[in-house]
Amino acid sequence: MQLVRDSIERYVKLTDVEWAEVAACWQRHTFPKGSLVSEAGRVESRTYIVEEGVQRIYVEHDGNEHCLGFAYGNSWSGDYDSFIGQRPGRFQVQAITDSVLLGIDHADLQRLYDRIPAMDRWGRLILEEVMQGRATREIELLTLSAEERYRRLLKRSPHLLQLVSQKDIASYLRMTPETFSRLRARVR
Amino acid sequence: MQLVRDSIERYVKLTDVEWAEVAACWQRHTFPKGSLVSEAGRVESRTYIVEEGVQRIYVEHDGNEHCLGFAYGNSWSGDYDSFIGQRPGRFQVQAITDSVLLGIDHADLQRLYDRIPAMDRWGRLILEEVMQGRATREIELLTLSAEERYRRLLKRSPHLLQLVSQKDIASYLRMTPETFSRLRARVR
DNA sequence: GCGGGCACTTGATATGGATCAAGAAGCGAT
DNA sequence: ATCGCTTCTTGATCCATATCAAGTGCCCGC
Repeated sequence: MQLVRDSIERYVKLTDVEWAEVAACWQRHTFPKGSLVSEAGRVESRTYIVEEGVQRIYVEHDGNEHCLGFAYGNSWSGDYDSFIGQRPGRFQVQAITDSVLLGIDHADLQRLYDRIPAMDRWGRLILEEVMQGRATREIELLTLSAEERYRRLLKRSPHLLQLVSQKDIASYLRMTPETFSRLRARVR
Repeated sequence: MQLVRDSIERYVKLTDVEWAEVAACWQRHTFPKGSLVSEAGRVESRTYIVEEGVQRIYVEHDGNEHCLGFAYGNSWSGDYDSFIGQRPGRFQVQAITDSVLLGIDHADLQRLYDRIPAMDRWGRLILEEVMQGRATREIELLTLSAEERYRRLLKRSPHLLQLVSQKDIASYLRMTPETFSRLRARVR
């Protein structure tokens, strides 16, 4: 659970007693490649931190899948939207590789929020950071052409190309696999 | 400042003493129609709750404006992205009508967070709610055609058509004013 | 109350990226 | 190793929406 401790202590300080209480709430879960971490229509009972593996988050609509993002390397995973509101999820989260996630139950997290004020602050700061990432992505989708979005990804996250299939990246960049393939051939 | 009190007490309870401290941090600001609440490139020192008026938030890129949303009636206003990170803003926020906003300074808010634990919780809950709205919008932009986005707006927020120009709504719905105009003629 | 400039409409044309199609290459399961 | 899937590529064609263009009306400032 060292990962969880690091993630929390980046933002707030906990006493050892508090930390023990927090640690007791987290559990390790494994998801084989291809399995669903979160399923549309189901209320997500947990939120996760990625210990190992890669997952993708996407929406299904008319038989098409639209990829919203990927989770890996200490980032958050799971359908946070469903988790927060405790209502049936609209997203799916799928393990792209065998994955090990550290998860906490919604009820347990609420209890921690109630018992340890610093956890509220942690939650706030995490969300502030997430919001900033969203803003950046929103701006890019809004203002950039397909080719510019591809170039931007190449520059900012070239490692993604190693982790995920091109079709998923294409979807994440809001284009078809064909367009993505042509860009790869054409750009650089 | 009743608006502020309501907004906070929807989420957490404060003692009268705490409330007095919070209230002292908020100030009323007026923005004449057309003026900028937040300006790209500037660090936003305040965040606002709308007491009166309508504002639009948008990005400029290559001389084009892309509208991300509107603020009115007790909702949040100002460049929250710049405010949170205290870095130069990428958005602009403009008063569409004469506006009265209740604002709090970044330093003051941090002080409240430090002195009143309930405020951290309030911040967290606010952000959780904002995130859910964003998720909904993201899904709609992802999965719906221009016509479907228009129909969805008609159903969910018909009042917007009274508050804002068609060209801003068109931009918000990710289409040109021409496309929007044609949809209006064609749909229903 | 006049004039200039937006906002909106409507039509013609252009285009970025999607869709359809077919083949090649990689890979997991048996 | 072989079969069957899925991914990736490449080409041809299509289409939703943008762009360009011109005209109308109306609102706001002087």
